[in-house]
Formats: sequence, C-alpha cells, structure tokens
Amino acid sequence: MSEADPSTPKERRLAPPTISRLSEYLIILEELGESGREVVSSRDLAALYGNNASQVRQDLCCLGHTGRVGQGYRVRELERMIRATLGIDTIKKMVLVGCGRLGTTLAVHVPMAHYGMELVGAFDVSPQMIGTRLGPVRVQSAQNIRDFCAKHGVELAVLTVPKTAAQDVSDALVAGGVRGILNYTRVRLRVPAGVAVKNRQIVCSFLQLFHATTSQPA
Amino acid sequence: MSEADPSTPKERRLAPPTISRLSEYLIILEELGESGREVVSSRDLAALYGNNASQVRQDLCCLGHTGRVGQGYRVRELERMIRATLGIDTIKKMVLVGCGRLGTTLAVHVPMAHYGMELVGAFDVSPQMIGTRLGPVRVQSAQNIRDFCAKHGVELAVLTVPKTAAQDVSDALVAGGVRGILNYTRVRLRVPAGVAVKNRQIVCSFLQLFHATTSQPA
DNA sequence: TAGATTGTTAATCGATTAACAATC
DNA sequence: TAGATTGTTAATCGATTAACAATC
Repeated sequence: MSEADPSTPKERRLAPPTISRLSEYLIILEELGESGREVVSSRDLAALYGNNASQVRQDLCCLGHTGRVGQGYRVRELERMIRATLGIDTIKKMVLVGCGRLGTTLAVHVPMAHYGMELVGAFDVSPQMIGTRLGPVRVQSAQNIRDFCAKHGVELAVLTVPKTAAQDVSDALVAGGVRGILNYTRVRLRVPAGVAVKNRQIVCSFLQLFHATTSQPA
Repeated sequence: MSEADPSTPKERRLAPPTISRLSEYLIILEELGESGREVVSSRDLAALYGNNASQVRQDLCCLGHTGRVGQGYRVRELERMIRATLGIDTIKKMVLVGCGRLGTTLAVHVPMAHYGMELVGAFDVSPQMIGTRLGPVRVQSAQNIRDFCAKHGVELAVLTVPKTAAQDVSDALVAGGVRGILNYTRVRLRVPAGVAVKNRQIVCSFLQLFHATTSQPA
C-alpha cells in the first residue's frame, strides 16, 4: 500500500463530464447486455449515446484496458469496469429523509439495490407516516436521523423535505456521518468540506427543455 | 424584422453550461425575492450558487444589461430577464405520457404553471387510469396522443412510460408536432432533427452521488 | 469623493475532437 | 493478409477565471 499499485491503470481523477457519461453508458450497456449483445465498438456506443467514438474511447481508457483492438469492447466486461470505477461494486448505506410523494416515489422507482445502495432507513415528521413501510424499511421519526446514521454507518442520503426543514435535516445527516446528499429541495445547503451535495431540482430539467425548444426553431 | 433588433443585447447563443446555471440562479433569486431581498451582487449570488463572481457576471451579461455598476443586480429585474431568456414568459403546452407513480409525482411536484408550462393532457394505457383526474387534466387513452397534440399545438412532453413503450410514444408525440421531450425512461429515443430530447434517468444522479463519495475521502 | 461592483476583454485552463500507430 | 478498431497523443475548441477600465 505504500507504493502506487502498478496494476492500477491511470488513477488520474476522472473529468466530471466523463463521470456523468459513464453512468449513462452503464445504463446503455445493461440494455445491450439484456438483449444478448456481447460486443460493442466505440462507434456503436457513441451512436447510442449521441456523442462520437473519440469521446467514448477517451472516457473509457480511464477504466483500465477492457477493449480489444480491432474488435471492440465486451459488453459485460465494460459494465463491470464502469461499476468498479463508479464504486458501486461496494455497497453503501443510504437513507431517505422526507417520505412525501416525491420521496416515496424515488425510493420505489430507483433500483438502489442494483447499484450498490442499500436503503436502510427512512425518516419523516408526520405521525401518520411514521411506522408505515416503505420498500424494505419502516419510516421513523426525523429526530432519530443523527443517531441512526451514526450507529449504522450511513454514507448517503436523499433529501426530499419541505424547504423549511432542509438545512436542519442536512445538519443532522452530516452530524451522523453522512458524506453525500442528493438534494431535491430548493435550498442551497451549507455543508462542511468533505461532504458532497448534488442539487437536483427537478424543475430545472423542465426549464432546460423549455429553453431548448425556444432558442433555435429547428 | 428584416434587420437585427438593436435593442436585443448580444443574441449570441448561450453556452450550454450557462443555460443550466441560469435555471438554478432563477430558483435562488425567487427565494431571495420572497425573503424581501431587493439587490444582489455577483459575489453574493456566486456564494449561494457555489461558483465565483466572474462566472456569474459572464453568465448574466448575455441577458441584456440588468446590473448597476457599483450596486449589483435588482433581484426582481434579474429574475425577469432570466425568465425571458429561458423563454418561460411565453406559455407552452405540455403533456404527460405515462401516469404511473413517477409520472403523477412529477405532474404534482413540478409547478409547471409557474414556469410557462401548461399541462393540457395526460395519457396512459391502463383502463383503470384512463378517466381519472390528474391535476388540471383528465387521463386519456394513449391512442389519442398524436391527434391531441396536433389539435392543441402541444410543444413539450414528459415521458414516464415503461421502456417497451417509449419509442412508440415518442414517435406519436413527434408526429403530433411535439418539439421537446423530457425522457425519464432508460431508452435512448430516436427522433428527427429539430426535436430536443433531454434524458433524465434519475438513477444516474444516484450513481454520480455515489462516485462523489467514493473518489476522494475528504 | 472613495468604495464597490459591473461589463467585458484577455489569459488560462480543461474538455472535445482528430489523427494515427499499434495490433487483433 | 486486410479490415477494423483500440489506446493515446496532439490539435482544436470552448468554458472558466483573472483582470481592469468604466462608473454609479
């Protein structure tokens, strides 16, 4: 461990655009794999993603060598490499805070278990909600957030609470040791360095679509 | 109309990263406005967004002149300019296809009417679903998609159907004249030039968060 | 006035695209 | 072998950051 592992390929940090493309490549590869496809070229993958072969190869060469010159990439192997690169071959515990409509939908809709995430807890303040089942877990009081996360070693959280509660919940999560928050609220959270926040205001996707159909008529 | 309008400021196309930031600035400005704030500097806005003042000014200077040198930007005025730039001061008609859990959640959760979008139709194949109310509309059979969109001049669509139906629905939307599709399915849609597709696979946000907490420990 | 802050140009940085030798 | 396609370097392109004159 004291020296750089020679088997590790590049180990330079991946560019942010590359990371977001990798997760989309993964989805495409899973679809290809399910349809029985065994090999895919950078050209094919680019056609599916909507970019170009050069970019695909550039993105993929950070993963360690998986392609066969003259042949392309083996779908399953590439899938595994991307999973490893994203880290999702290791399971991380996740909690959901805010079990309203959006929160419950995300919990049900996203196949977390398939992507290295284990939903171990769900929290809400509503007495009607507390105690009900949500997928694999039972909803508990938001007062437990900090202790629960600390006790179970929770690393990730999804935040779908009303904006008035967002910062307090965030503080509780961070105090409990959570290191990544997927923030669906309108609030810009203040978190200490070392905690990752991804803001995903759904309405922004709608606005971007709107603009895309506004700017150039064709 | 034959000459360039001299009142139009730059009118060079906005850079894609700028567009996505603009929609987030808008949310921040709305919050500021609601809290009574009247003026904001590029420095303040950058602190809230999490970038730097230079980038904020660079982004904002495409909108036409709204800032006051030495003073900052008026919150309400800036809000209006961003709305105009995104185009959301003009109403566009939108339909939802796929009224399952995710689709209905989006329809309820996103304040479309507040952002220039009018939900005029919702479609599903399920007989139980057809005829039920969804926000301002009644769910109708997916068979009507094409004719309905053409008849009402629908421009935008949200797609939350099972993947097996995605391409067919997309074709129907396009045939009906829809020019922008917000695609929440795993399928990469094939659409003709001039139709904008924004792929928003929610799971990808989870994967990106995962990676962010994997790469550097702090 | 002096301090603050914009608008905008120039410099830097990073990401995408092109090109091609290596090779299956 | 010839054709295809990777891995990777170099060239181009675009986005971010720095700097500063203009000015409220």
